[in-house]
Amino acid sequence: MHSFTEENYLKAIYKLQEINGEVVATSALAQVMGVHAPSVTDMLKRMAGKKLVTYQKSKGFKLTERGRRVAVNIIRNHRLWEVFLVDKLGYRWDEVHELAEQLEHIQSDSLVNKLDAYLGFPKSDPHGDPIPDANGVLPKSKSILLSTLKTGEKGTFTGVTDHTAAFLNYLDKAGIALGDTIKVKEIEEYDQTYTLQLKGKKEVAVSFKVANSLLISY
Amino acid sequence: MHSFTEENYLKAIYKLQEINGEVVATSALAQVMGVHAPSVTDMLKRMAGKKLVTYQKSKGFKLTERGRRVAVNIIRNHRLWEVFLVDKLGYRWDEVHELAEQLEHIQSDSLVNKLDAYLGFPKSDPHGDPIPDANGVLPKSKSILLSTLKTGEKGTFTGVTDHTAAFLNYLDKAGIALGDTIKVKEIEEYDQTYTLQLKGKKEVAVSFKVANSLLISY
DNA sequence: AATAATATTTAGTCTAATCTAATCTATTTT
DNA sequence: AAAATAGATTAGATTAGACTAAATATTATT
Repeated sequence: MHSFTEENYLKAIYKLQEINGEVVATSALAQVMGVHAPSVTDMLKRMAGKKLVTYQKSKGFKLTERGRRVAVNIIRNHRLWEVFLVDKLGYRWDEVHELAEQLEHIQSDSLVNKLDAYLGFPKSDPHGDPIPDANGVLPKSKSILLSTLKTGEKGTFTGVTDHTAAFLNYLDKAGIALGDTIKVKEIEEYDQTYTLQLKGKKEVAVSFKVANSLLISY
Repeated sequence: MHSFTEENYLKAIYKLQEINGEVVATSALAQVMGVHAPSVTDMLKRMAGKKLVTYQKSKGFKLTERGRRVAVNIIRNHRLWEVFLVDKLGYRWDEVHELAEQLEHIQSDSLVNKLDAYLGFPKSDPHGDPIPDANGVLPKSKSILLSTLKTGEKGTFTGVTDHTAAFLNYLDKAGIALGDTIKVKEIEEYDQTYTLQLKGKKEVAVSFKVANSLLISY
């Protein structure tokens, strides 16, 4: 149907649109795709021909509805495979990204739907990211960054914005796990160190950088 | 590491070597790969450069040890994924080939080994084909075609030589399943129809074409 | 508004994997 | 052994996806 490369472009555009709003720049996409700008221009012109993106010379581009559907489906595949790798095969949450990057391109609606059922229709992947349903609908999560909480406020830790293995390992070591109830006990004015009270358990002090990568729901 | 295309060529060469003996012809490979002969010559020259096959102009080619290792590993992947699809996701044995053709190219020793363990280290796939171990060693099966049995002889049905969905569906409909004990009750001289006695169960009459696609062990 | 800096596109190459048409090599058949 | 046929290779072209260097557009700064 679509080449792996096309699918990866679509996914990257989707994610950039989510963060930066509507229109995506050539250079931004080149950066995340790890290619040079002219390759992006080339590719995007081809993809515009296939009605996957709209393209206006030097004005950037965005997904068409068709492009969005493909992108969301790949994200669905990716996240369901991550659940499989962690829940069934026993991988750690910091190990599964690269494998899921491969598995997400397997072409078969039947397969991903059976996998979904086999996993018990999970709502989110091992990093807390929401899993779109078979119709491409993403459960709207209204989570906020821990760094926006004030002293005394609390919530449930439901996701991360930094998906690197280094950060995930840090959380493991610090004993902070998805689903934990977290209360902000103190914020040090001088360097914005957050002292967190973990449900019943111990206290942990984390830097602003960390507090700014944790997603909280309540 | 290797492109999907290279991997598919290696697999095809491996299978042709198994059937036809040592050396593989350009045209035979072109046929099973669904490409034209010059494409094969081109590709094989590139692959010879990578020491995956040996190549002598107009004399055919065969796998190097390195090529064989890659090919066997892909077959291992393919067959383990087939077991997963049938045992865990509930696919029928006639549905899994195309999906496994995609899944076999996922690059990760760790993944396939964990999958192997998760499936309980199966010895054969849903069609009875043996699964190579992590070192590329294939369990030697000493099975024979049902069509070589004489009246009164029996054995266990352990594999097929025809993997088409049409044939597999036929077996389902006829009530012949992997693992069944089968005894040849009668062979009609005139048209070589085999009357089979299935363990305890009923009798079935099958054509020579069918008897010639069933593998029997004892 | 003019210049400088940054971002984007065009033009021309490259590689992997394919194709067709033409040629060459090997194997049969007479 | 010569001719006919089948099979394999070479030559030249094509497509997707990438590159570098050069040219153009856009945005920011004075």
